[in-house]
Amino acid sequence: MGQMDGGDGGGGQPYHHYQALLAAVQQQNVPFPLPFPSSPTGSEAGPHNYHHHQSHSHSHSHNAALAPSPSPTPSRGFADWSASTSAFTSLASHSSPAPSNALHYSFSPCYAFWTHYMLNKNAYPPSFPPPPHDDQLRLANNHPIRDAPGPASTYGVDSFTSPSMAPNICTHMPPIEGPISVKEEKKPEVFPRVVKSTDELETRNSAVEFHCETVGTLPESKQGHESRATKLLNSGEYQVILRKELTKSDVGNVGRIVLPKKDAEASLPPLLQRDPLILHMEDMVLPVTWKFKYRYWPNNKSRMYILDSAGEFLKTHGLQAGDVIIIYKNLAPDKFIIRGEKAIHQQTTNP
DNA sequence: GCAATTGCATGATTT
DNA sequence: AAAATCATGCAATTG
Repeated sequence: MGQMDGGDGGGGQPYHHYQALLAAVQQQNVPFPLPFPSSPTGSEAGPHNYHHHQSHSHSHSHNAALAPSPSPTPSRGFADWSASTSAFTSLASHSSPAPSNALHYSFSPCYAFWTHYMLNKNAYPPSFPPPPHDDQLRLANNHPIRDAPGPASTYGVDSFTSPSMAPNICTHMPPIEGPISVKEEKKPEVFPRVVKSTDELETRNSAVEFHCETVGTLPESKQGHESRATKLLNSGEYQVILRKELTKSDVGNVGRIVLPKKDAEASLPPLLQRDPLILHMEDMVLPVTWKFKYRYWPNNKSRMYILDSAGEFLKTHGLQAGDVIIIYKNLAPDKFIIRGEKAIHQQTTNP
């Protein structure tokens, strides 16, 4: 089984596609709709798709990344869990020459803001009313956001709070809306991890390169797709469930990340057996859904939780020791979004 | 047999 | 101080 780090992956063109897109996204000023809970719904996205069954159905996958897949088909005896919409909320909603209330700002601080928001749900910026579901969600999750022991302010938070990115910018963000078409397609897929759609990628890539095409210029399915992702993000139902500062061994060439036990057990699907679960996690920045193998090792009297097959993700985002991954979860449909965040280095003259 | 993966043990660190 | 957690190296396994 190919591993992401092999880098070739048969078809052979993995990274530079993502990285080009990533670079484009980071360089362009992309309007990024914040996930504020403008619509309280967004939980009808299908049944609790929490599969522990092990089937052997198995066909070739393509475009699996971007197709919503509430019932992914496990293969190779691994349970498959949860699914996908592009987190690349895009480019879509406000694209035409920015009206006065549609601000364009750099992508990065904006999602840093989201992190800030998610990590500090109890501390809304003055301009923001609390999301309606907040308490309920926190209770439901039984996982207080702020109990994270680590230096939660080291990364995303500070990255937002210090610069001039003011919260009020976001108050001007128009509510995201649009046709929502939830497609419950079965997506055949083969095990290993990363699903990606070259077509989609190119489309998105073009969108970026051409200064954010409007959603109307995209194929219909993509409109629906983006709208759905947008809706999910806007629903405010995504919570930070896990945050990990990457270590040297996490970013080594094996492509596996040790997850904090507490968070893994609290928020990721339970691993009842040794069999890995396949977790689909949308990339927050790229139009990609990653497939990770989530599993554990027995360790003394305990367990170590591992997110495997993460090499390509790490590589694509250029993550190194000290950088951070953050996993978000949407409570209702059990969807995840993952994001890698570079550590913020003080501006020093070259190392 | 080699390289890539996976499984495990151990020591360091944290709680 | 003891227990728990985790980073990491290496052995075992697999392709």
